[in-house]
Amino acid sequence: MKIFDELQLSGEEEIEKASRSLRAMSHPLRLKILCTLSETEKSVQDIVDHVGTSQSNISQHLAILRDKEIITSRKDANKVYYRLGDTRTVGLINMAKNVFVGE
Amino acid sequence: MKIFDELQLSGEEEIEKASRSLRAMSHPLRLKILCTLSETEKSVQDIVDHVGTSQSNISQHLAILRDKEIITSRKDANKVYYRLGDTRTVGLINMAKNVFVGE
DNA sequence: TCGTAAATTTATTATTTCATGAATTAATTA
DNA sequence: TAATTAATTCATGAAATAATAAATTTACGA
Repeated sequence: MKIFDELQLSGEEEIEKASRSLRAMSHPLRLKILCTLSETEKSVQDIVDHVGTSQSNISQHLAILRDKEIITSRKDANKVYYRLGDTRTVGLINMAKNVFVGE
Repeated sequence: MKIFDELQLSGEEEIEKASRSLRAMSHPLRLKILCTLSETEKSVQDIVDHVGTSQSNISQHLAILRDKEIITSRKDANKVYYRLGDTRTVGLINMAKNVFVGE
């Protein structure tokens, strides 16, 4: 089916890019962070409270997601607030849930 | 928004499951394999020809995808044929492309 | 049965990833 | 200015991944 072919990943760069992004969101803590951010933007400390583990650890995971531009940050005074770079990310997670987790 | 909350990943197990599956499909070679299998089922050798790298390497990646039930296999005489476990996987990949790779 | 092709498995090595804890930077408040 | 809070960075060691090559299994055909 030609139409489907057109839509698919082609070319080394596209594969690599998608692969890196998927890999970035595939870590359990990072997936939790993304779920947490789906509601509203949150400060690092808010995320720590919601997700668990140390602030240092969260900060490193945030850096990975930020680097892939899956989330963006904004600094307000003392705090740094994170939000999803693209709200469709939530849709992607839900779709993954339906395909892989759902029964 | 309650409706959205309901749809999201909740509970440690769901997070872990989705995370493992996403991680499994996030490797460039495995993403290529999934793209290749979106058209039609293929033998291991077919996949090797389409994707590149050694048969041994492909076999190991297939095992990872098989283990997570992202693909299934069928043995016919001498050969083993692989196909997608859930055709919605293609949709998921396309969505990832749209969100992460964009145009 | 012997040899061969297809696929998987195993072992090895190199690389990457992750969590932890200490050190650092930046902004705030006492 | 000193002390405190928020966040990031850096260094370390342990664990997980991935590619290569060699060994093994399975089924087929001469």
